[in-house]
Amino acid sequence: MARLAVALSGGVDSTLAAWLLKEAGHELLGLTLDLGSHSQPGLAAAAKAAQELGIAHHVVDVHKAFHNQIVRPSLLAYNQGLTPNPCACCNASVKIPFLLNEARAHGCTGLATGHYARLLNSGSQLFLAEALDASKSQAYFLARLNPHLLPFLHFPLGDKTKQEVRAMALSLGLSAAASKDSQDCCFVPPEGFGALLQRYDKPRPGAIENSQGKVLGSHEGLHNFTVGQRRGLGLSAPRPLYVLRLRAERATVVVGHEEELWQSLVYGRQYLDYGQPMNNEPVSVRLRYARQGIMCKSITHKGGTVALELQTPSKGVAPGQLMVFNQGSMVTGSAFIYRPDDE
RNA sequence: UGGGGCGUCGUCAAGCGGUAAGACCCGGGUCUUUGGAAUCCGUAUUCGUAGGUUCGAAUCCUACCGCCCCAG
Repeated sequence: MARLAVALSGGVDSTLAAWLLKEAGHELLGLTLDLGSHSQPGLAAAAKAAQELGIAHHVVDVHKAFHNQIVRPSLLAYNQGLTPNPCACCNASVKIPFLLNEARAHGCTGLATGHYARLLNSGSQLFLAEALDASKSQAYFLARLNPHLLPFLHFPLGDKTKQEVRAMALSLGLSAAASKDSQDCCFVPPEGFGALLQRYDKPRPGAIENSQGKVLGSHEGLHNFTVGQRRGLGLSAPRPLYVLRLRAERATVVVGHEEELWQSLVYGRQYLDYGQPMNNEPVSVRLRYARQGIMCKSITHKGGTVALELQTPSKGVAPGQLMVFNQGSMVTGSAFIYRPDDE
């Protein structure tokens, strides 16, 4: 059996993925990323998991790349009124590439991770695809991967449910079985990222206005808001107010009622094309993680941008977030949401 | 001190004689490998105080207390 690298975070998913591969007879090398400041507990958990599995383990220090390519740009994006997608960017430009490089340097033929996603063939082409358990699928966060990397990846959990994984880990007595699901952005400290932001830029306070331009109040920093947000505005009104959009130039937060949040026209840029599968499924788009795809009425490509008309309006579409296109379970492309009139 | 206005949940606030809306904040739950995001539930037996009118008052009347504005 081929020598394979497996990404070990110390959590239940990656540990069980490794176990499954080992059971299948692979010779494994566990790899863990050191992302910098809050990663010590994870490193220890990963080392323990490797020890329990009886596999070799290396730590790869990528804190510089992580910081320069993910942390800093994300914080700056927040300050520009965008809502970045650090996890998707991290998978594509830090996690997977660095792990795969390290894997190759150790003579491994590929890299396995504990993501809930699949790789499916259509015609002669390999596609990234949603996990069998669509509700837990993480293909969304992998949809910025360079398609040339797909043939070297393995997702052993793609046909498992989270429940199965946890139950197996528990019955095997793996200590990772008790680990909590990770959640929230991994680099945000408990105090919030306001403090982190101070290191690169200043918070940008400004006015809170309604869509007619009437000033209703003020806020402490644009980075505290995202489109669709309700809490944190501190304004009392006859009906709840939501953030409709963030105007970067003057750091203005525009608010309005829930019904003003729905939209059918959505624009994306930096389109990444994954190709055309053989199935004839209609194209749907996910405008955020943990939401079902929405059918597209029309899709217009122009340069690297894409203009969509949705069949059913969507609420709280936030510029900066990733849009991921599907045909059936196959991922066919992705782009970053933007508003043409913001330019 | 005269004249006017106002006192309803921690905050903003509806109510205008028929038995306390709503929002914010806060607390708790759900969701979540992006969004200090979303979502759900909870939160004043009581309306500045004391009397009075009424079957019934936060709503009307009287007094007192407090705050604000205009005069001076």
